[in-house]
Amino acid sequence: MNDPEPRSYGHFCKLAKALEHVGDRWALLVVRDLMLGPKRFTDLMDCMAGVTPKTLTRRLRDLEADGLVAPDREPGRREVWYRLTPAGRDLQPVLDELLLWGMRHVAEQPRPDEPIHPEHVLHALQLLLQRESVDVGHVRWVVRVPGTDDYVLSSDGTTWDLRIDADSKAIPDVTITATRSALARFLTAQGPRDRHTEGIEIAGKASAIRTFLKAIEAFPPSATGLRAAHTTELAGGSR
Amino acid sequence: MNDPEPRSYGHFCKLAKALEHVGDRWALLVVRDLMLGPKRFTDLMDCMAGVTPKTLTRRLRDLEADGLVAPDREPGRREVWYRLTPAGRDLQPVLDELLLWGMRHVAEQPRPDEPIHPEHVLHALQLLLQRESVDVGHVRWVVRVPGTDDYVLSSDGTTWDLRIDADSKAIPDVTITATRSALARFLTAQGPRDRHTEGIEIAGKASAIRTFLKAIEAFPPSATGLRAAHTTELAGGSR
DNA sequence: CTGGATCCATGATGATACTG
DNA sequence: CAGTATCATCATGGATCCAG
Repeated sequence: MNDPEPRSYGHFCKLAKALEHVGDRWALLVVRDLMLGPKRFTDLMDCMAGVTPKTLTRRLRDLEADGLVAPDREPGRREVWYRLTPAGRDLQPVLDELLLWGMRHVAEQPRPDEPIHPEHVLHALQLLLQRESVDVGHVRWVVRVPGTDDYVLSSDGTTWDLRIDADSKAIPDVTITATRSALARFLTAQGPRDRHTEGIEIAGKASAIRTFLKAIEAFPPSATGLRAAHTTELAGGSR
Repeated sequence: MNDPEPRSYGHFCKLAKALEHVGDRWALLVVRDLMLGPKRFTDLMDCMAGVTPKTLTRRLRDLEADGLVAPDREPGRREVWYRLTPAGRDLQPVLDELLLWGMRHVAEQPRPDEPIHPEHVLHALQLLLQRESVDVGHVRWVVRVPGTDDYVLSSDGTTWDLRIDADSKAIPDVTITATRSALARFLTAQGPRDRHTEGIEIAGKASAIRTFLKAIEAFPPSATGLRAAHTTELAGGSR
């Protein structure tokens, strides 16, 4: 007669409890898109193409109630900036493992009409460089895509870091300027890249550009490359 | 007109693609419960308390179509044994991170009527011992709960392993016999444990039992205790 | 008994339009 | 900019039934 938690699994299992918080549709994508920093409602609507405002509102309220997301509302300002709480930011390892799994096992080619967001592509690249321990010393690459923020992907030789380019004062080793689709084509191309791909402009010292091109050869991973001995039984089937 | 992938997110992002495969309700719980080995439909119905046969069937078919689960149907045998494919087994890191996140951040106390399955509790224990690098040398503990399989939790000093006890020939250092609820109470109790808890019987050499009790002191983790391990992954999220 | 299928109710999500 | 309102659709839950 009591139905206190209709959406709960009711399992004595912290994994099930975790899924009660982040298992709803769109929930982890909200966390993904807030991982690089706070965003407004409409920023999220843009990143998460296809979500309806009703669903996004519902997700944000749920995540807020669960303590993963917090809104910053300042009086006298229309915008609401949503940011991750520490608990939300702590989902990073989960997102990383899911993304790595997707890179390993999702064979489906992207559809031509899929909206491309540089931060998604760049996060995949950053994570792979980190996981593969690609070491090219201390580098700083800036990616500039018209219509979005600039991004800086950098490494100190040990850790790879991706962030929105706030302090443009630091001089990058390489600056990549590209349209969204050109960036996606360039980074996800198989095999060696043509330095002069259409829609891409790469600026910097010749040696730094060579380092950049060499480093990103690891991306995207071949299905067998990221973790050996995976006889892929994946039927890329649509249903 | 055409709506080829109605449940797809349509994002150019492998993380979103991954969620299209494992983001449906119950999907990751199916994977969780197949992680220790193949199970029949009714075994899964038992482990995943609360799922309806219709939903479980749907999940199994979807996971099968996506190449994560495969059914073993042998002619002349009634049972269907569902097992993970390599791609499904490769979700282990995702499940682990989700479980760790749940142990860190889900404060809700279990409800008294939640069905308890030893393998869920023991998986949490095994994962924590592994993550915390608890080293008590070469040990082999058997957990015996009436009404379920026996489980063996063992370590070679480096790696912790949990499996269903198939080869009962190997002699355990410690044998824990308990009811489901007593096991859950005992393992998830805060602070030092009483060796003579009601419903629990611990057998073995006194030294081995002391080792066991000492090792499991790390469980369950305090919210702050587990955090330090993987904060190497880009701690700064603010811009 | 296992491994489902069927019917129905309901809640979650999607599409579209509109508002403070 | 940040949502609401309304309506339609789909996925899930509850209960029951059925075939090998």
